[in-house]
Amino acid sequence: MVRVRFAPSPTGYLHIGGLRTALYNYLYAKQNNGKLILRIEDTDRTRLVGGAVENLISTLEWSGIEFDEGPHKIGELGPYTQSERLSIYHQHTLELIKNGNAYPCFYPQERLDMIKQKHIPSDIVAEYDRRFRDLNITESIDRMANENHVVRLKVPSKGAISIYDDIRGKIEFDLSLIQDQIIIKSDGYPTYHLASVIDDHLMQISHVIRGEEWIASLPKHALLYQCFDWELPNFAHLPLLLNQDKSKLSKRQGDVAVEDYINKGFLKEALINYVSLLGWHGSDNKEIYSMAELIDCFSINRIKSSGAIFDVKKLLWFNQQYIKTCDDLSLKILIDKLLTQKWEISSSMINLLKDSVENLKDFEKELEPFFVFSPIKIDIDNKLFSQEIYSFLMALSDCFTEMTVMTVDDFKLTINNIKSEYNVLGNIWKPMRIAITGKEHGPDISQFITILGPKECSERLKQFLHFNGQ
RNA sequence: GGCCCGUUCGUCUAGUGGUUAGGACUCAGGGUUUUCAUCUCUGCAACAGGAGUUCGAUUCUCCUACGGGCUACCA
Repeated sequence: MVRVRFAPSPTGYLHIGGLRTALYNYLYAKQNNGKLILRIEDTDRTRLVGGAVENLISTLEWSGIEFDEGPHKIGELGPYTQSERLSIYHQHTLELIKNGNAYPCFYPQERLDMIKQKHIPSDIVAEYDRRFRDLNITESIDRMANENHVVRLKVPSKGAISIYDDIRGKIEFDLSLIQDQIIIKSDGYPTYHLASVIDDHLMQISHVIRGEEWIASLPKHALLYQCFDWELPNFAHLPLLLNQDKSKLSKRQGDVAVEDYINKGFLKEALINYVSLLGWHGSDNKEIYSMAELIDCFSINRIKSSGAIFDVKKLLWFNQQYIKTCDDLSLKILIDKLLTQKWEISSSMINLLKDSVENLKDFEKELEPFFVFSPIKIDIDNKLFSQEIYSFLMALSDCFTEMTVMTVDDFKLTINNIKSEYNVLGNIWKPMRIAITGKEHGPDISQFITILGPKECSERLKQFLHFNGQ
């Protein structure tokens, strides 16, 4: 049974790298008829952000990644929030202490402050840390009841540990280089290492798929599994998502929160598709993948081991592709949510515009000419606007007043009639566009006029002609 | 500094002991279109370096360089 988890800490928002991690876990679970678990890692009490969990869940829901178990779902191996599992960690820690695999470390706060302030080299600090390592176990446990302490893992001072990673193969670590890691902090909360190992085991996680930044902690985790005499899960450490300068993708250098991209008007399909290809690729040249296709094609052994720069330009291209193929009504619903103006937009407007935008936000300015009009002042010497063009526009305005509805064919017939009647030779398209939309560029003008309707067009033409002294 | 991970066009990537090293984005230039865009065509552009193994290495091994991650009572 495949059981995987996504285990974010609730520090405010869903990171784009987190989205990819969640996605890969989801794909793997779905593909293998397994389960995806959401676990909240909130053991750092100093970094709690209000509403972060709700925000995380709603963003994940937006993306289409569904969980089988989690704080918002029913599950048998919960609770799925680490702060609600304290007794479990304490119980296991006590076991570790009794077995001699961990020990409490009692030093006064002043000593800690001193170490911090004086920048004592870390190897000296480590030396000092071991003072309590071989204290009598019963005595240690007794003192824990009354004294401030942390609990440290007793890391063997020699030997090596070798762990297999599904993406990178065998990785070896020299144990003598690893400090006696703190597993319970002085506030009684576990550190990540302890909590994640216990939870992964108790929640029966079969594959740990997480970011590469955890590789350095792998030996500590593996050691914990050994101490508990638990079987190791499979590990797959995903390559990092990078800034333009190849450093770990961070807030400093652009948007990293999924909600930023939602607000900018990206479709979930585009974000998911783009992010899926950052570190993974099928064996062919296919690039457009639906979620269903991803579930079908995804495989851990095709994940790359090198980092990937997050390139917004390519994401925009994906977004464009998905907008173009999205149906008008669905787009309308999405656009309505993002619109800052109270415009009554129609499906036909969206249909007309959807080839010319890169994100949903762009619709707002493309839509503007439908709702906002101010006539443009034309220079006397503008060659586009000859007297015969003005006459043409006047005649067009008159025709429009007599019409109530109009198709594109009606419109074309109308202008052809006027053209021949007035013997207009010049280019009518550009002047018409400028007169009616007030813009130089825009979507197909025939369709624009048809959607706007003859009445409004006539009104705008009159305003334009009047404004230019005709 | 130490440990660990990595290195194919600017970017995302495919790929193989013998290929004209493929695709996509970007960029440049054509074409289509009543404008912009879409669409389409063409072009630019890569195996980090050095040894070794081999008849032959981008591909296998080692070294170097470079990049990154970790080195917290953060995750």
